[in-house]
Amino acid sequence: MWFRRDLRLADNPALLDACESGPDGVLALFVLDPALWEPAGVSRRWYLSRSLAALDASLRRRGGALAVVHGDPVREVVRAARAVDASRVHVAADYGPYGHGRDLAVERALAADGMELVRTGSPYAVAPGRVRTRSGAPYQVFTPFSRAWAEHGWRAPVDPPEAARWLSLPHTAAAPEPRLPDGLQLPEAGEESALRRWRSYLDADLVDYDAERDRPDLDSTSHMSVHLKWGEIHPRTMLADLAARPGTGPSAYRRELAFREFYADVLFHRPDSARGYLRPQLAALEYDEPGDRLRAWQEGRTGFPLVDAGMRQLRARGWMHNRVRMVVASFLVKDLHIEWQHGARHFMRWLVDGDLASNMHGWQWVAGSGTDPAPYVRVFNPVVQGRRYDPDGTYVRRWVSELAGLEGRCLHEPWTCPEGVPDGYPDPVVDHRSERAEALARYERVSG
DNA sequence: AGTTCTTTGAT
DNA sequence: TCAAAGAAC
Repeated sequence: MWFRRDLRLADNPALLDACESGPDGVLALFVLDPALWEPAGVSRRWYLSRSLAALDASLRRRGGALAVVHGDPVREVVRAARAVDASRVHVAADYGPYGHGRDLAVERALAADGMELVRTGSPYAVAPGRVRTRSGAPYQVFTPFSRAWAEHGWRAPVDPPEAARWLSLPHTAAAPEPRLPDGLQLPEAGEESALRRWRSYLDADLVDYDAERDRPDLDSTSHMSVHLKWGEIHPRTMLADLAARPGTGPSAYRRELAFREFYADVLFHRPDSARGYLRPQLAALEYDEPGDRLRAWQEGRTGFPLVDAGMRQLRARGWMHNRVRMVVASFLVKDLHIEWQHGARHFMRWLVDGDLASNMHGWQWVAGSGTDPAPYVRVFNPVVQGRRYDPDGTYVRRWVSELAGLEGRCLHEPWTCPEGVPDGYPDPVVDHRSERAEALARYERVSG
């Protein structure tokens, strides 16, 4: 008996090979590993259960089966393998980009039982760890990595065959669907939803991606992060579609996919960077204890409209526009002087697209501990960012109801409004100018 | 994937 | 007087 580990269905050559070549059949196993599942919020658990239900339906239409196993992946995969009288089993597991250790452990355990694990798939277009410098070292910097990644290339997506012969196996129910908090709305799950959204994005907004990607008010980004995260679409599919379209929109979009690959690669080589500092010298930075200010940030009560709008969008949709993620992250670290891990944990609790590599390295980038050589310290000004990227205030008014009636220049700094801060909206928790100076002084102390 | 201060040159 | 460009942080 042999196994393959792969997360994808849509354009998964491993699954297709199996469909086309055997009477032996295939069982897709989705392994929920509690050790890698934390910190997982209700958004992601809800979405995953929906996504698995859709995958199950899709497999059943083709005569296949999905089993979801919980617990220790090594023990559970071996147990499921012994229970199934099939010569081939596909194992789809959310190990994430740094899960190669898990694969090796599963591989060893299967080998002890006379079974072979064949790793064929990756949730990334180029598997983490594959792109190396001439000397075989991992890339440290994004730009050279992205060049090498593009040169390495990716194999083309494959259409699923119409008639696949699958072994019919008993179905194991997916994880129970958690109850969502009131008001939390999440996107539709499943491969079909992912493809539908991607195709409509290609036709509508991709051409303007380069010009509009930083505008949360226009909401013209693709919202594909969640589908990529849960394996409902493969970047190979997206890259092939992008390659067929010239222009700045597609190439800017490809650059963002490259960032996703790069961060997965960094995490693969430095699994410790999921929790700790990528640049150890930054660990000496002086932080304040999280307390009321952390709670104000989490609940969107900082008094800075763009920050509050983003944090409320996160709680209402399990998603936040990327530009706003950078602004709220900078605010937590540079204005409130709270260590980045507190923010990263809150994001992972609420983001439906929460991906360990992208999230942690995004936060490290903001904290100055990332791969970016950052010759200067970046401090976002939430008022300037608001005026620049939400010029009419549409985004803020949509998510901050207290400011819904406010027009004009003071919207992004309501404490300067002639009538004062509107009723029910908080005064700013800090003075940005002085906290910026404080942050720079603290950074000076660790870099000097 | 930043902000702010200064200089410059056109109005 | 002020926008654009450049340097410094």
